[in-house]
Amino acid sequence: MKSLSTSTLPVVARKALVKLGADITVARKKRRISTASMAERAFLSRSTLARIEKGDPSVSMGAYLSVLAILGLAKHLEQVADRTNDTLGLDLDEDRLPKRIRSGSQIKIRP
Amino acid sequence: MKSLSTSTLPVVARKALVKLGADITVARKKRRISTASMAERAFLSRSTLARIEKGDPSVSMGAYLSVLAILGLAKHLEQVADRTNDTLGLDLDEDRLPKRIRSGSQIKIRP
DNA sequence: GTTTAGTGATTTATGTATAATACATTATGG
DNA sequence: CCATAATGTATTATACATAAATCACTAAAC
Repeated sequence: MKSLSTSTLPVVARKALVKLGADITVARKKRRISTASMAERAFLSRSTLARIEKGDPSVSMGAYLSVLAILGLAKHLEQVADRTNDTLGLDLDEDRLPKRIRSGSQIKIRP
Repeated sequence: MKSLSTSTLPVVARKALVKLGADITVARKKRRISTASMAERAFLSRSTLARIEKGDPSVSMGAYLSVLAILGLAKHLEQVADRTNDTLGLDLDEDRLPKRIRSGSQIKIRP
């Protein structure tokens, strides 16, 4: 999604993704893997890998993840929206959340 | 990338992504945002949001990130490949890494 | 200095992700 | 219990991501 990514993606999000790409580049170099080798091992073209390391939002999550997996960093993705990282959710019990969200409804936790 | 994601993506990576999708669902419900509302605010279709919450690797990184941004979790992506999370890089100085990686070369850090 | 090869950029054809729509199901509030 | 609305799933047309190939540049090895 180019139109979405380029214009409507919040600045914080864009920055985070650019940093992720840069970090991937550093991690790859530390392991002494060339772009060609990395692309081959991740089943990607060199062009797509280049976009990833630039932080291009239009690249598929699977492509990013494939690279992260080779670097041994795939597991870190689990932390992103984890309960431990979601401060808002600390007090709420996720098992009792409603299965559907009604638009005009007040906060109703399942009894 | 369907062919890549479906078959060649490592199991750890697939699991991490499925968990991310599930965590996104929980985080959305905790904030009492319906799928329709979330899709609209993230400039996505409801179908794409559904794929995201399932952990579909073929969805663009921008789409995932757009949802995470609304949840206020976009910044957490910066940690994924950060130096602090990349154990292999603790000893190496990233500033002195070579600009290009030669295939048959030995470890040569820029002096 | 010379040679070699890794990287960045660009272009193009094609496979596919995406949005839109419709329909079935069922949780939820009254 | 009933009516309503939220969610899940499937389908299709189209916009776009992707792979492949080429070229220019220059870092790295000798």
